[in-house]
Amino acid sequence: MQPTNSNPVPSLAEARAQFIHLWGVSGSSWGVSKTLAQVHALLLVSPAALSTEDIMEQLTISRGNASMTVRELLDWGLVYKELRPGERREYFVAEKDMLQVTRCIIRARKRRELDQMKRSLDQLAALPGDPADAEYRVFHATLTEIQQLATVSDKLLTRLMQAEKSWFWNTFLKLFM
Amino acid sequence: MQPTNSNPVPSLAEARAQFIHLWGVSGSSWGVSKTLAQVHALLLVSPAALSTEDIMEQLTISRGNASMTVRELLDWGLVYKELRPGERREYFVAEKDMLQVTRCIIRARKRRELDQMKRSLDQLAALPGDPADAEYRVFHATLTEIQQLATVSDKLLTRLMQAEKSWFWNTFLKLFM
DNA sequence: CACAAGTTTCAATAATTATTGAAACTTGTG
DNA sequence: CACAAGTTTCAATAATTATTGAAACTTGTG
Repeated sequence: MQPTNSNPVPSLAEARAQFIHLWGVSGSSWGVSKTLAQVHALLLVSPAALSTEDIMEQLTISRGNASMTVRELLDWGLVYKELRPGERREYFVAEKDMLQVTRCIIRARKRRELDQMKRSLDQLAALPGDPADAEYRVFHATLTEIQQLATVSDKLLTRLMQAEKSWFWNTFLKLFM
Repeated sequence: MQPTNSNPVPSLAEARAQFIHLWGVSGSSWGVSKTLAQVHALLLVSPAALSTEDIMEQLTISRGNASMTVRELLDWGLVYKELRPGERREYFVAEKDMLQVTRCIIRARKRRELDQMKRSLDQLAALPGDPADAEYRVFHATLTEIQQLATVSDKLLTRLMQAEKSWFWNTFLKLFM
């Protein structure tokens, strides 16, 4: 990578670096750590599998950080281990099918943001009260609406996760847009 | 609020406090500040409009924090000003229609998370390259897929934002679930 | 215009979250 | 079992983000 070249057409290496940076920024606006997003981006644009060592080097992050981040990506299902016979070192490849990637991300975010909330809401909504009391009425109405909404969102997301490629691109897209 | 009562049925005040707490926690897992979510929750369950003073007091936050948070909620469109003739002080009410609330939230998050990203992607995807090069092929394929996905998400979200109450609850929900 | 009653701004600080890096651990091999 | 080649953990630290609170500002009224 020679950033000294101020050519109007950036080199592939520059473009890749920009993509990794972009994905990192987007990641933060999303609630995942910048590093997680960057490691993911790096693996997405790497044709070959990379080792922890490669990742550390290319993103200049510490070994600990690389190790934990890769583990989290494996956890999300966004990255696979690739073991090479006779080698001790582990290599990692990203899931390249973006529909699959989307499913993983929806699944993880739904679990983190929605499912947890639904549980708490159910408890609160069960609270009995005096319907003559304005405070109670507003509280109860708000809670009920939020619950309904959470239920619909849940169903929508679940449906999207199950979506087949064909359904997603054809039925869904063409019928509804 | 007397938290000394260990009655199995919590009082309304306790339930409201729990709700505000819950919304605050959910808010953080979402990427908005805890305070923002809590002020929103407080206003959602308050039948009457509240002043900055009321909010500061009920959530024990500073004046500056309350002021900035309320301004941000106005910005999102989640809260309205209520001016009372002859009074200097400003009061605030939350938008109570949760479908409307959802629209506001989708709009804000889409702007923050998606639109920004699309702009950067378009730039990167325009990059020409050598199709014989594996690095380039993988890079280009990934970018194209992400762009398609971003476009579909954009359309889906836009559609959801325009959704009428009836469409949302009937057509959409019943046809697709 | 001076004052009262409020609101907003923003530098300093507190709280939270991410990262490092060295030590502990794991695992395959002679 | 000792060692080499790796991986993981986690306390300390750095970086980031949210909050405070006092000073500056705004606005309506006598």
